[in-house]
Parts: sequence; structure tokens; C-alpha cells
Amino acid sequence: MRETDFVSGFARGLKVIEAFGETRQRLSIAEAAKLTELDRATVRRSLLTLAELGYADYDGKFFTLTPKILRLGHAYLSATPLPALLQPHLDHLSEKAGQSASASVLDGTDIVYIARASQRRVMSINLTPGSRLPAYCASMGRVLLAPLPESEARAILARSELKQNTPNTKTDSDELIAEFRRVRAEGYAIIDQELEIGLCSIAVPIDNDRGETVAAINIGAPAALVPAAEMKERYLPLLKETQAALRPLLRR
Amino acid sequence: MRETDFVSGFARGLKVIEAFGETRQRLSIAEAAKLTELDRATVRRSLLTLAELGYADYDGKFFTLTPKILRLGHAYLSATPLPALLQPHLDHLSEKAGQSASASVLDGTDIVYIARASQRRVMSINLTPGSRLPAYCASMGRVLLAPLPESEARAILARSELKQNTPNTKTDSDELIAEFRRVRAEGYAIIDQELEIGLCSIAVPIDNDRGETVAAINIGAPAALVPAAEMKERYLPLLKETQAALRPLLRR
DNA sequence: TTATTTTGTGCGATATATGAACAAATGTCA
DNA sequence: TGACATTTGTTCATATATCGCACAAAATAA
Repeated sequence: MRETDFVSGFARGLKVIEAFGETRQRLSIAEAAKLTELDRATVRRSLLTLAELGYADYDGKFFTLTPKILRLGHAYLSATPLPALLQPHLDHLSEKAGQSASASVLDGTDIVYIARASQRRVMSINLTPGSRLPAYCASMGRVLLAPLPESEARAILARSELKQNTPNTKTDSDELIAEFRRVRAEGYAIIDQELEIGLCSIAVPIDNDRGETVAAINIGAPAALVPAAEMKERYLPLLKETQAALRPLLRR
Repeated sequence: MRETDFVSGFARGLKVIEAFGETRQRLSIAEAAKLTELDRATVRRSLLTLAELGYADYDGKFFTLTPKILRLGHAYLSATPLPALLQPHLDHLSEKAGQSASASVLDGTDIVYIARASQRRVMSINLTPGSRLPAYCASMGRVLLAPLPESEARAILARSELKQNTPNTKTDSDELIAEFRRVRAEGYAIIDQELEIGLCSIAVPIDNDRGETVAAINIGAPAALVPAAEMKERYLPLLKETQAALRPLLRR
């Protein structure tokens, strides 16, 4: 791609949108400039553009995103057949298991939820389509990283912030790579409170007919009710069933 | 705002993202140009920028959005306290009612789902945060339109495509305005299969402490199980309970 | 008050959009 | 099949718009 095939004003604007998040619902021009490391004048123009288009509100001091911004992500969710395809199967799975079921894909070092069927809340985190978790310590993340060539998996781990979320969290690259090998061989991943104390989950890959892993699905359960040791016998058959039901639908 | 406070390259890029959707997961440059009514050269630059940043894939012919695009909508969902605040209450509500419960806000002529707790699927449509429905024929839509000044409500209806989705759908502006008046007076809206045959729903507004309606919550149920006439006695008390529980939390 | 931070603006340097021209691919019809 | 017409993608020159700096004004803090 040539230099001039890149619209930097657009790229800068997207960076400004991403500056909003978590504890940053209201951003002043200066704050947004600091977060994005862009010039204040540039950030100001981007924010005013967002406001002019109705993607943001401006009270003269702070900018906040409006729900219109959801149109952008929704363009993906409705444009990609995967979420709509998975949803009914997740509903069914979730009901049979009596636990939350989710589907996600890989984006860099994170997994991104693309569909979810929740039974009551077990996690402290509020997960919705678009939510992100670090791949290295999530059951679906391990399933999505497992099929990658080792060099690529290592590169992703190297870019990941391998944080010790709980005493159980595996943070050693070699250990994780070995775990990926096991996941590849056995076809599932189990997480025992590595992300959050009290939460276990089990995931399997969803492959298309070429055998490429395109997504992962999982079931999460409170460790208090379902010890990690029981996750496999309780939920793996259900997950395999869903996996098998989805296979013929993924012709691509 | 001055002319030069507007970054048109950014605005054009956002328009290109929105061109993706529904049956448009794969767009060629020419298709995207037609949909956005922008110059082919301009669209090409925007799409290549998206690809360069990892928001889109390019196979040399077609562009498709990647899950990274969800970061943009997620910036809103995680930045705005409302979805996270509502979610546990929706879970509770959904469980008590044994039906799906949702929350939405208004964006132009549409309602946008910002949180949802689903029991088994009753609708043919797959609703997730970010999903949109026309406001005029949705229970939450009526609740969100009701508090607006009549002139504003009429303006929105005028911009809406008042489609006869089912034989029950109200499409007459005057009739809808009269219904808004009733909703304002009685504090709830009921939809009896106006969006889709077989689906009833009931909604109430969520106000902040200044009395401004900031969102709506609803319960949807299959008409076969719960006739519209029973929606009120069955679910209105539960909705009012949730509404009351939320009131002190919306200090803003 | 002064000091500090934040926001708004003018301007030259630089980057982008435009529309036409061309090349390549695709489709159409005899 | 081959010749022609269309559509699509790409490139280029130039008119135009944006960027980022420097400074001024305003707001905020000390």
C-alpha cells in the first residue's frame, strides 16, 4: 500500500473513539489528547466531527459517546453470519447446561465475545458482545490460540500482558505453549479460576469445513457449584454436541 | 463550529463502516462507493485504511470487517455506566418473569438495545446490545417517544418508515401520538404483535432523578403463552419494582 | 493575586480529495 | 468463439482541506 492510500484523519478519529472506555465516559479535549498521544487541535477536530455527526455529545467542556456509536460495531455483528448462526445453539446449550454459554473470536491478544446466552450472573464482569478478555487466561482464548503455529502463538503471548489474576493463573509462556499442545490433542480447554476466583470454564473450538478454527464456544460455571474436575464430564459432551451440530452449517 | 473544525476524511470513513451490514458482509470498492455515495477513489482509501489498521480484511477484491471493529461500540458500552447498571436488574427481572428482559435507548428513529437478559428465544430476530428496532412499533420505543414534545415526536415519526409489519401494526401518526399521550399518563406501553406475529411486550421508562427518561426496559413474551390482555397484570408490577429499584441509582 | 492548565485560533507546510484517464477484468451478444 | 461494451480498480496532477505549531484567551488551581 502506498503512503497516499492511507487516510490519517480517519485513523486518528478511530483512535479518539477508542480513547473512550472503562472509566472514561467523559473526556475533555486535553484528556483525549493525552490518551491518544495526538495533537490537541487534531483531537478537538475529531471530537467536534463526532459531535456534529451525532456520535458524541458535547456540553462545551466534556464529550461523551452516544448510542449511535453502536452502529459501527453493529455493522460487524449483523454483517457477519457467525453471531446469528451461533446464538440459537448457545441458547440451547445454556439451557441444557443451566449455565452461561458464550462464543468468541480472536482479535490480537484478546478474545472478543460475539454472542452469549447467560443464565444468572456468576462473574463480576459484565460480558456482552464486544467485550474483551485476555486470551491467555480464558478457556476460549486457549482454544483459539492452540491451533496457531507455535511461533505465532509465542508472538501473541509476547505481546500479552501475562498478569497473575489469581494464584491459579498460568503466566509462563512455555507452560502455556505446552497447554496449547494438550488442547490441540484433546480438543478442549478448561480454566480453573485463572481469570477470577470462583469461576471455572470449559471451551471447544468451532471449525469450518476446511478445519480452520473460526470461533470458540464455552460454558462458565461457579467453582463453588461445579469443581473444575467435574467440568469435563458434566459439560464436554454438551459442548461436543453443539460443536457437531454447527459443523455442517459452516460451509464458507 | 467552523468549517475547518470538521474532519471530512473521518466522517467519510465512518460512513464507509456503516455501509457494511445485514446482507453486506463483503463489499467491493465499487459497491461501497455506491452505498455511501462517495467517490470510488475516496472509498478505496478509507477501506485500505481500515485494512491497514486491522479493522477490515482485504482479499484483493472484497473487504470484510474484523471483530476489531467491535472495539468502537464497546467503547460506548463500557464507558457508559447505564448498561452495566441495568444488567443485574434485568437478570433478576428476567428470572422472576421467566421471560426475556431488555433495556434500550433512543437513537433517531430507532431504539438501540444496550443490555439484555434472555430466557429462551421467542423472536425470530437475534437481539444483542447494539441491535436496533424501529421505535414506533416497539414497546420500549413508545415509552421513549412518549415524553418528547409532540412536535419532536411527530418529526421522528415523519422520518420513520411506518411499515405494516403485521396486521396489528399501528402506522397512523395521529393514532401513535394519541398512544404516546396514553403512555405518558399511564406509565407503560404494551405491544400486541405489532412487530412480529406471536410476540407481545410491555415496557416502562427509566427516569433519572430529574425526571428525564434515559432508557426503557421491557419484558417480551410469546403471545401464545401470554395474551396481550394479561401482560399488564402479569408483568407491570415486576417492571414497576425494577423501575423503583433503579431510581435511586440514577443520580447523574 | 499569580501560576498552571486547558481551550481556541491563525497560518504555513503538508496531506488529502477530486475527477479524469487508463488498465484490467468482467459481462454481453452475434 | 471473438469483438464490443461495461464495470471495476488504480494512478495521477492539482485544487483544496487538514495538520501541528505557536500564540492568545479563558478557565482553574494554588
